[in-house]
Amino acid sequence: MLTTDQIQKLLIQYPKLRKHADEACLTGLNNASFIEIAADTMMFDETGPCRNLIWLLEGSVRVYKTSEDGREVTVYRVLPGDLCLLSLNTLLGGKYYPASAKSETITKGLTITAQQFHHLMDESKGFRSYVLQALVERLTDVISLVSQITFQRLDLRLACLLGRLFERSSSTSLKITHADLASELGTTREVTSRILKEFERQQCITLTRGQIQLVSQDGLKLFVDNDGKADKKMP
Amino acid sequence: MLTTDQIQKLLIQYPKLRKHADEACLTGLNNASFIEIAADTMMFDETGPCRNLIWLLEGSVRVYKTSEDGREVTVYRVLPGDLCLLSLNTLLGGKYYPASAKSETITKGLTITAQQFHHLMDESKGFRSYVLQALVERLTDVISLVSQITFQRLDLRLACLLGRLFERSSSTSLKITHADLASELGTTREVTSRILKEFERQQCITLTRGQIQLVSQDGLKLFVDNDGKADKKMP
DNA sequence: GTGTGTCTGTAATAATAGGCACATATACGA
DNA sequence: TCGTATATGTGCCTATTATTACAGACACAC
Repeated sequence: MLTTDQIQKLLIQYPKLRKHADEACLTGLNNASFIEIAADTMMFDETGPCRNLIWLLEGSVRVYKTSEDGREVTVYRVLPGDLCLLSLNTLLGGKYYPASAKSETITKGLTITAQQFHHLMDESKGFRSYVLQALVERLTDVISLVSQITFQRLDLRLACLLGRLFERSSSTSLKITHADLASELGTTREVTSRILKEFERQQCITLTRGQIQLVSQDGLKLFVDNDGKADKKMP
Repeated sequence: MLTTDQIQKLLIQYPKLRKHADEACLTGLNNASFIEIAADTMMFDETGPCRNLIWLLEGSVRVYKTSEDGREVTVYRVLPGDLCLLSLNTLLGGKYYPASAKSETITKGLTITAQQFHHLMDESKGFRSYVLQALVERLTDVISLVSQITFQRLDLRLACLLGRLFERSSSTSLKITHADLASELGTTREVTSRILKEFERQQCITLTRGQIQLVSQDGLKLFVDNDGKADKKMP
């Protein structure tokens, strides 16, 4: 379904793909279809495209778990260049989708059917190693998440999260609510607000409605390095 | 290095393998070597066998994370029939081993080199799907661990753990110390002791040095189902 | 500018988990 | 049997996180 031109463009745009795109893989891409998903769309357990495998080109998908009382924790995010690996679970005959996934923005991608996936796995060495590497990376990521949740205090985890978010936005301001941050970490809005306020007192950030301004990256880092114990005795 | 006879035996003993052992896979097994690892051996970051991929035949390997102050949390366990998947991280060029792994008993397995691994991945469809499936299963396991750690109280998690352990031992007694249970869950010995004592008061278990006797499986299950709120108001 | 919904701040309190100190208790080898 | 190392029980205190319950602030549609 893709023209040679389109594929050439993709290869230029996504170095990750280029590295793995051998002959067989390119043939496979020929049979892929473009897909576009609106923002805030639940992507799990739906009939339709998500029974297939998606290779994300644009946008982002948040993969998360929910508790009975409505709290959430983000497990990871699927970003451009990534495969929607959990689809593999259903693809390989798993009974259920082990988490929730929701598009955060308008999201575009390539999708291939289960059949095409298996064919690609058989034929393309590049595709194989791509999938394998992605899986192993995710596994190690989630393992390190386990360790962080188990051993690190919330203020620390929040400081790290902010650090990452500022970096990703490559600016000093962040449009996000306290409730969203809470859902990232698996905690509640109030707790998040309190810790953020503390960061503001420490002159690391400034808070306005729906937005966080970075004041001192070093301050935030210091907080992380110091195990959150920066200046706690101060009046 | 394996004789046809030995391979036949393996196929009979491990149905999981049989399902995936096509022609190419069997040829690959021919080049595998037996390996035997003493109990309580650190298996990560060592030179030697663990640069390779191990397919576990006997024993068990605990994969866990440690905190700076010495606490531990078990991420998962490699059991007979499983692949030591995290080796793939180094195998695929990852910089570090993302967790610690230690044999818990005398452990036997088959080991293949990185080269043989790649060869098998290329040649054997069965091997491919085995690896893929194992990886996806691990990923979903660890994701559900994240959710449990984030949302469930310790007494609940401990009750579940005991349930699983009793089941695995297929008996009503368990040889394990409170400290070991703590390391499973990522908490401390004192906390574990206290919760266990509570379970004993609820007549779910009896405690003796180094051993836990199951008294009422239903009681334990009730505890789990009730969200740990069983009889809390009782004097 | 007014109303409405969302977002934030915060105090009081409770629930949960962790840390320390120390008393026992048990196993096991010399 | 005694000594030693390991294992457990527990009181007491602290730390951390969650819950409840509001009040106020802001944004935006009308």
